[in-house]
Amino acid sequence: MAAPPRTVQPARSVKRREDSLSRARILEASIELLDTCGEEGLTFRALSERLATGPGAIYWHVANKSDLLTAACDAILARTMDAVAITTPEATIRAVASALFDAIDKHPWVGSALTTAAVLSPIVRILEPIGQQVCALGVPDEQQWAAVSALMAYILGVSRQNAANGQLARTQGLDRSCFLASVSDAWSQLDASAYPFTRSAAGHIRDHDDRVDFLAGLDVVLRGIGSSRRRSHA
Amino acid sequence: MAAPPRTVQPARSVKRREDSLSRARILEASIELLDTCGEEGLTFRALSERLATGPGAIYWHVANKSDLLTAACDAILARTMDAVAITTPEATIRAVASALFDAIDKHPWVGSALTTAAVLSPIVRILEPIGQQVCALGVPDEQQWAAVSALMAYILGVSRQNAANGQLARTQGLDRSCFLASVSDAWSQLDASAYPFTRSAAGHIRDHDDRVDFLAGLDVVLRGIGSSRRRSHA
DNA sequence: ACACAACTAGAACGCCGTTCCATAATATTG
DNA sequence: CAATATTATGGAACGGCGTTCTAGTTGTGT
Repeated sequence: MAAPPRTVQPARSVKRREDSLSRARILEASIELLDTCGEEGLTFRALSERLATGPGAIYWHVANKSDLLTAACDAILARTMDAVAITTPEATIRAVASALFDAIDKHPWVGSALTTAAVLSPIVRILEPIGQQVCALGVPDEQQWAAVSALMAYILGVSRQNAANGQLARTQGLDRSCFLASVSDAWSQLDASAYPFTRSAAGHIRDHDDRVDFLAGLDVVLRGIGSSRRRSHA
Repeated sequence: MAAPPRTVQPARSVKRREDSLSRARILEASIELLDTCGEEGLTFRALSERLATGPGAIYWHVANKSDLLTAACDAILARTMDAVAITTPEATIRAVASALFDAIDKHPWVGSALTTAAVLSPIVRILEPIGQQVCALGVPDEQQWAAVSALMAYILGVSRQNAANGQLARTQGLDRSCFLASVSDAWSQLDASAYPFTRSAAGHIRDHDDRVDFLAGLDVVLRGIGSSRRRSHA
C-alpha cells in the first residue's frame, strides 16, 4: 500500500542524494519566489521549475498551497521576532512593532498570508511577546486581553495597509511619492461638504512618512493602555 | 468600430428589454453569491448562470473581477454607514465601529476585499465619518491622523480577524464554541515556559464574546486619544 | 428600410491547484 | 547479495478559473 504523501517529515535520520527535495528547500525557494514575483508569482509550476522537478514531487513534502504559504509566513515571522531585543516593556513593544512593520513592508505577502493563516503558529509568535510585555507593564489580568488585542490589531492592521499600498503603487508602476500624490489628488477632488476630513487629510498624506505615523499611532494605543491601568489602580 | 466594453454605464437613458443586464443587477447577484457561497463562490460562470447569460456579457458592464469585488464591498459599506445615527462624537465612533464589526461578520468577504481594494472609494467611506468625529472630539490638527489611523486599524483589524475566524470555523465544520474550544486546547498544550501568556489567554478565549472584547479594546484606543488630547491642551 | 451602435452569449485560450501513476532511489529483509 | 517493501520523484492529465474573441442579436436614428 502506498503511503499517503507526508506532510510531516520523519526527522530525516539518514542522508539521501545531494539534490533531494526537502520541506526546507521548498520553503526557501517559495520565499525567494514570493519576494521577487509577489504573491501571485508563487505557483507550483514556477516552484517546480526553480527546483528542477515536477509539481507532483512538491506535494510529498507540502500538503497544499495554503500550507506552503502559512509555513513561509511563519518562517519570516520567526526570524523577525528572534531578532528583537528585550529591554523595557514599552521599548520592547515598540521594537516588536517596528520589526513587524519592516518585515511586512519587505515581504508584503506576509500581510495577506496572516489573514488566511491558521490561528496557531504565526499568530502565536506575535501574540506571545506582546502579551508578555503587556503583563510586564503591570496591566491587570482582566484588562490584558483588550490591551493585547488592541495592540495586535493596530500593528498588523497598519502594517498590512502599508504593504497593500506599496503593492498597489507597484501595480500602477509608480514610486511611493507619485502614488501618494495621486491619492492625495483624488482625495482633494472630493465634494467639499460631504468629505471635509478626507480633503483635509489629503494634504497630510502627500508627504508623510508611513513609519513615523505608524509609531505615533502606536503611542496613542500605548497611552490608552497606560491610562486604563492607572484608572484601575486608583 | 466596436466600442470597447463599457466600464461606466451611460446613465441608461432609454429602456431596454426587461431582462437586460445592468451593473446594478450584476452587483446584486454578486453579493447574494458571496453571502451564500463565500468568497470563492463568486465566479464569472456561477454569476452568468444565475443571471441566465454568458461570462462575456458581464464584461460589458464590469472591468474585471477585482472591480466587481470592490464595487460589491463598496455597496455593503455604503449601506452600513448610512444606517449609523450621528450623536455624541464618542458614541458615534462606537456606533460606526459596531456597525462595521457586524457588517463584516455578516459578510466576511468584505474583510478580505478591503485589503485588496483600491484606496479610493471603500476606505474613504470609513475614513470620513471617523475623521469627522475625531475632529469633533477636539483632537488638535497635528494629532488627528494618528488618532484616525489607530481607530481604523483597530476597527478593521479586529473585524477582519473575527470574520476570518468565523470562516475558518465554517471550513472545519465546527460552530463557534467548538472552534474556540479547539483553539483554546491547542494554546493550552504549548510549552509552559516559552508561551506563558498564550497559555493564560487560552482560558479567556474559551468562552469570551468577540463583540464585547472588541468594544473593550475600542475603549482602550479611545482613552489613548483622549489622554493625548488632554496632554496637548495642558 | 437601412446602417450603425449597443449589447449579448458562448466557445476558446492559457493558467492555476491538485491528483494520478509509472518509475526510480533507497532501506529492509531473508 | 538478491529480493522485496518503502520512500520519493516528475510529468501527464483533470477540472475549473479569469479573461478574450467574435459571430450574432437587439434597439436607435435617419
